[in-house]
Amino acid sequence: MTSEGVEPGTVRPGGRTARVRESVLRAAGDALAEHGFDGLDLADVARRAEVGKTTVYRRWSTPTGLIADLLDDMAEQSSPRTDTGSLLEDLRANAQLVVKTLTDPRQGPLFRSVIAAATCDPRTAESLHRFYAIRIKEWAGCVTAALERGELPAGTDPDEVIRAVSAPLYYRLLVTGDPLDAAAADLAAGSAAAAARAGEYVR
Amino acid sequence: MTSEGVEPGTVRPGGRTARVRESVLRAAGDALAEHGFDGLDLADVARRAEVGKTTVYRRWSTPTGLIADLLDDMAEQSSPRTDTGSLLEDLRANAQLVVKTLTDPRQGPLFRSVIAAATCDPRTAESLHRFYAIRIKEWAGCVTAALERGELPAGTDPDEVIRAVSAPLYYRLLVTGDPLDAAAADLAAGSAAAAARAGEYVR
DNA sequence: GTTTTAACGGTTCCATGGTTCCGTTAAGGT
DNA sequence: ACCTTAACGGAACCATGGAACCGTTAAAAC
Repeated sequence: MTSEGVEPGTVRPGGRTARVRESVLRAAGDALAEHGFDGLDLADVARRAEVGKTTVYRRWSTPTGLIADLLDDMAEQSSPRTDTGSLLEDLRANAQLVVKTLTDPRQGPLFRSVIAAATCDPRTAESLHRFYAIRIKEWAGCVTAALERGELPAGTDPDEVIRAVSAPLYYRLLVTGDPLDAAAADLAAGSAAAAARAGEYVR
Repeated sequence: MTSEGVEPGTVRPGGRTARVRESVLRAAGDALAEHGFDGLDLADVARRAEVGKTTVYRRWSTPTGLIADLLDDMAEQSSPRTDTGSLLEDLRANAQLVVKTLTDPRQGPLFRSVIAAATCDPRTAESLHRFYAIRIKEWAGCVTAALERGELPAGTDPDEVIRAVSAPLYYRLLVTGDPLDAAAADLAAGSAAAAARAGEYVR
């Protein structure tokens, strides 16, 4: 007799199961990018992934559950950061990367969708927070480097500086609708650097 | 013969029609605060508003359509800003108001929901942008006052300073999940003021 | 007050998203 | 190579969200 409470896909995660997960998550990303969060239909995802819709419902049950898993998957693919030797240049590179991502015809709608999903479900929110915690940590390195070069007041919180770069860009994306262009990126990087130099992120 | 393309509620907007709109919008706000964007059920809204569900479907048709109208309604109720005579104090008051709103047990979930809805529908996004454009304009006054007092470099964009206060707070709410407390408010106000003094928002 | 008809609202109806059933396939262990 | 059973997938089924229908109420115009 098998214990009851095991999630499907946990006992035999290899081979077919892994292939199914991969193609379903890719299909989910495509569907989100095309139709947005509220247009996400699990049957449609199953069709795109060439997988039985029963499978999708069984393993992920809800749209937000699927998106949470998608986020966990996205969190594993890390993207490397730049290291120019100047804080402002590094922050600009970061800001430009964020802008490029958020204005990308696939990634932009996708990110909007996963954020929308996270506002609707705690488990998805958790996954989103983990995802960004990782991304932020990856870029915090350029702030610690600047600290070591003496460009910033001692005690400055590296994560907070990186977050300060992203914040105005996501604010534009989600709240005000102001354009996400090169000027916005430079403004975000510049003001984060200025506040950091002023010692606002100490402690 | 009446022309066909007129929206219901536009020809006889008084009396009953207005009462219906009012109670439906209030009910929609309640429902959003309780069940979130994806849990919004128009039939449930109709029940709460003590209105026929046919009416809700006819006048608003979709959840996002209803939310767009709710936002247009919210945009009309303006809240007054403070004027302490110091930029930093005014920005702090603004940041604290935002934090208070976003952590409020009703308003917080409501704002999350309308923002989620705006990511799903262009018309709703437009209403959201209008709403925030108004709110930002209301508070920009304290920056122009600071400019006149010579606290900031000439040419500083007042709206941009106000947006810089809100951005990190909404970023926490929607993206990172970091706490929205008094410390977050002071940090947001402080770094916006620092960047503004450094001339980052000139032009 | 009377008339016209916009707007409301109860009921019925239907399409569609999601569940259940059960047979098939293949992962993991020996 | 073989066995057990986790996981998949097609088909039939069902509940539920949203549309259509039509009689009722009351806003606006006179």
